[in-house]
Parts: sequence; C-alpha cells; structure tokens
Amino acid sequence: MATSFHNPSCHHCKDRFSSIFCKAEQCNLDQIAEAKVCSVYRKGQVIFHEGAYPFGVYCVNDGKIKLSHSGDDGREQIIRLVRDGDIMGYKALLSNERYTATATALEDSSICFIPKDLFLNILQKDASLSFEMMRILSSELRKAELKITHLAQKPVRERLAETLLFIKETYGLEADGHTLSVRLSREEIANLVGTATESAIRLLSEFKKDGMIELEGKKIRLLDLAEIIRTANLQE
Amino acid sequence: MATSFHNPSCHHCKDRFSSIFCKAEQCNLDQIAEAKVCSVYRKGQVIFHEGAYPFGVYCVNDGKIKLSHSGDDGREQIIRLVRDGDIMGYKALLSNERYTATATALEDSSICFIPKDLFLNILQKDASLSFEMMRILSSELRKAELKITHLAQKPVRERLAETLLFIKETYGLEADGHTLSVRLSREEIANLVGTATESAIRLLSEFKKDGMIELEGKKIRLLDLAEIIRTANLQE
DNA sequence: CCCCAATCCTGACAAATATCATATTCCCGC
DNA sequence: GCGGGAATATGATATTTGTCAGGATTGGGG
Repeated sequence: MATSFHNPSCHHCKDRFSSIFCKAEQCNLDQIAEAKVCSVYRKGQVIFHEGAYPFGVYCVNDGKIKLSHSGDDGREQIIRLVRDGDIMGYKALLSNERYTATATALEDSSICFIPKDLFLNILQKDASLSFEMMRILSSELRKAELKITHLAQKPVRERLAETLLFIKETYGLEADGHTLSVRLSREEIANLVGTATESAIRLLSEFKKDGMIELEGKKIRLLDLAEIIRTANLQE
Repeated sequence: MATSFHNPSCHHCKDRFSSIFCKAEQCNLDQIAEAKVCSVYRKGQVIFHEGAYPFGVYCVNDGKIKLSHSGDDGREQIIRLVRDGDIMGYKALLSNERYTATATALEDSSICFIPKDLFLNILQKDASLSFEMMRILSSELRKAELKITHLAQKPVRERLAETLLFIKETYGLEADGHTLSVRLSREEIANLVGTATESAIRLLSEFKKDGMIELEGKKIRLLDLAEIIRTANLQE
C-alpha cells in the first residue's frame, strides 16, 4: 500500500490557486485540511481500480497519473492525464457509481484523499466550490467530445501529432525547452492516441526522420513545433 | 425564426419529474416559469450554432434534437441525442465559452429557453439544482469516455449495433414494440457511429440479411434484440 | 558488469474501412 | 402523377491500419 505521512496544509499547498479549491470558502478548506490523508504512490502503483466503489476524491499534490479504461479485449484506453492540482475520482462520486477508470501513477506521486461525505457535504454548502466543479466537468466534457470527433474523423498520423501537443500542454517541457517532461512507453502513447502500438512506433519514427522530433529511449524532444502543429491539422 | 407562443407552465410540464429541475426549489421554478420563452422549431431547423455565444440554456419540452460537431473537413459528428426533459447548451454557459456544437431539430420540437443570468443565478442559490447539474455532467462525461474507448477499440460492425441500441434507449420504440421512433438518414446514423455513410448502409443491409433488423425507408425495426446485443459485444 | 525480460523497431502481410463510380429508389413540390 | 434532385444501395478499388513474426536494443536486478 502507499505510504501516508503527516498531512501537508491545504493553505500552503502550491496548487491552492489553480485547483478546484481556489475559490472555496476558508472554513471549508480548514475542514478538508483536517480530514484529508496524503499518501505517496510509487510509479506504476494503482490509486484506484475500475469497478471499485469510491470512498472519496483524490487531489494530486505532486505527480503524474494516467486514467484509463480497460477495453473489452483488455486493451487499455487512456482517457485522461492528471497533473498537480487536479482532482480525480469525482465522476464516480457524483453519480454514485463505481469507478469506470483505473488511476495509475506514471511517476512517484503524492496524492491527498478527501473522504466522500465531507466532500459532498461541502459541495452542497459552498456554491463557489460547486460552480468550480461544474466548470471542470464542462471543460472535461468538451475535451472528451472533441476527442470523439477526432477519433472518428482524423487519421492516426494527425492524432499522434495532436497527442504530442496534448502531452506538452498537460505536463510541459523540461528545462531544455524541448523534451516532454513525462516518460511514457510507446504502448501508452498508442493507448492515448487510440491505435496499435506498432503504428505509434512507426509514425514516431517517421516524425523523427522528418526532423519534427528526436527520440532517445523514452525521452521525446519536440524539435519543430510548427510542423507538429501543422501535422496535427487542428482547426478549432 | 422559430415560432414562440405563450409559455406553458413549468409546474405542469410533463417532464417536471425527470428533468434537471425535478429537485429544484419551488420558488426558483416560479422564476424560471416566469422568464422562460418557449418556441417551436421545425424539423431541420437549427436551435443554436457551433461558434455562437450562449445567452441561456434550452430545455426540451417535446421533441428530438441532435447535437453535432462539424469536423475539420466539414463532416458532421453527432455527439448527443437530446430528448424530452433534457437540457442543452449548458456546457458553453458554464465554461463561459462559445458553443462547440450545433443543435438541430430531428423533428418538430417545442423548446424552452431560460436566460443565462437567471439560470446561473439560481444555480448559485439552489444546491439541489446544482447537484443535479453535476450529476448530469458526470453522466455525460462517463458516456463520452466510454464512446472514446469504443471508437478506438471496436470495429464498425459492433459500433453500429451499439448505436441502434443507443437510439432505442434514447427515443424508445413505436407502439409495435420494434420500430425505432425516430427517423434518421443513413448519413446521420453513420455520423453517430463515426464511419462513412456507405459503410453504415452496407452493414445495415447485412444486419437485415441476417434477420436482425428490418428496413423500410427510414424506418428501422429491431427484430432480434438479443442478436443485436450480441453483435454489439458489450461487456461493461 | 552482465544477463534476461521488457520494450522497441521493422518488414511482410492481412483485414478493415474509405473512396469512387454507378445504379436504383424515394420523396417533394408542382 | 410526374419530373428531378436527393438519398439509398451496391460493386470495384484504394488506402489505412492492424496483426504477426522476428530481430535489435534497453534497462533493471542480481
């Protein structure tokens, strides 16, 4: 199981201005800070499992997480990349159903857990918090619908380029200004794009040959951003 | 433009127990009933356009609506089918951005319009309403993520069978217990499945040959539901 | 440091699906 | 009821993408 340690204060959390709690009322933040439990998960560890019942929401203090569906034939589909300040597990909680996705740490991560009753309770009382929750849900829904359209209409090549840009937007670049600051396996990239691993590998090689990117193990350096954007063929 | 007529009362609306407003407080319902404008849209008419700014939410009193993205090359992707009691246009409103989808009437429909300020205002005050809003958003998000996984992993044949079941779940059957009670063009079905029109037509013909369905113009009769479910290959 | 299992890569091939072309049918307005 | 344009249907073909196979590389644990 994950190691848990003394709770860091929510009031000094580095994500307090960007997370869902940025507009929550002070007294509610106090309650959350009191009740939450913060744990460290190692790379590869599962935070929650598809099919399990939720007992609260998770708020990422520091780390990178993937949320994925396990498809019929067992193939994984990554549906979201989670970063510092993001919460996860809220969908299941709000609709009072089981998790539809599995959360797995992409690297060692420290994650706070907020018990269900408290979270729902505060959500009822705090209009700012619940409005922020709706804003997040709307934005996720918008992204999901766009992804549906692209999956249905765009070829793998364009989707791969788009995925590289998406990873960059989500986790940013390393100090060199080019390297994606997350290490994903080719299979994970394929499961993000929605294609076969071999196709992802092949296209990454092509991108490299065309000078758009540079590959070094799991490091991916974006060399020609303009060309990647062009390849992604975004219109909206 | 759509014909508008004297507002029907929200308190006697046939959808008042199933819509988002089912748990709203009485006084807020009064305000909405007061301010809303109900209009009739003819089949094919657009209720709102992708790219436009929202001025309120729409609540379907009676009718059938499709919400669709217009993809890069102009091909349409249908992302939602809307029925009596559903609301639409809330995503854009909540995130204060422009519509990302176009709403088009699939048949003559009467639709109520609730002004933005009032809706947002009541959402702030009425915890039950905002909780219901979150529940709806969660459920839509869940469906969208499932659709992403299926688009990425399931062949067209399975997705078409699934789409037929989805249409049945959404709009139900006619009195005969077999005919889908909505008329969609083959192209619309294809745009729901996420495939080429010809592929949808071809597979529908196969389904017919296999005795799963019966086709008569735009009427689709589901004859062998068990076999359709088997073909859809649902696991979750 | 070395080995073994994972992962990554590449080619050949097969399958799924889209595209193009062409009937055929349907349905709407006159 | 009768054109005519749109929607539907079907075949031929091209393209995209997935699958399978085998080899190269890598990285983590002993």
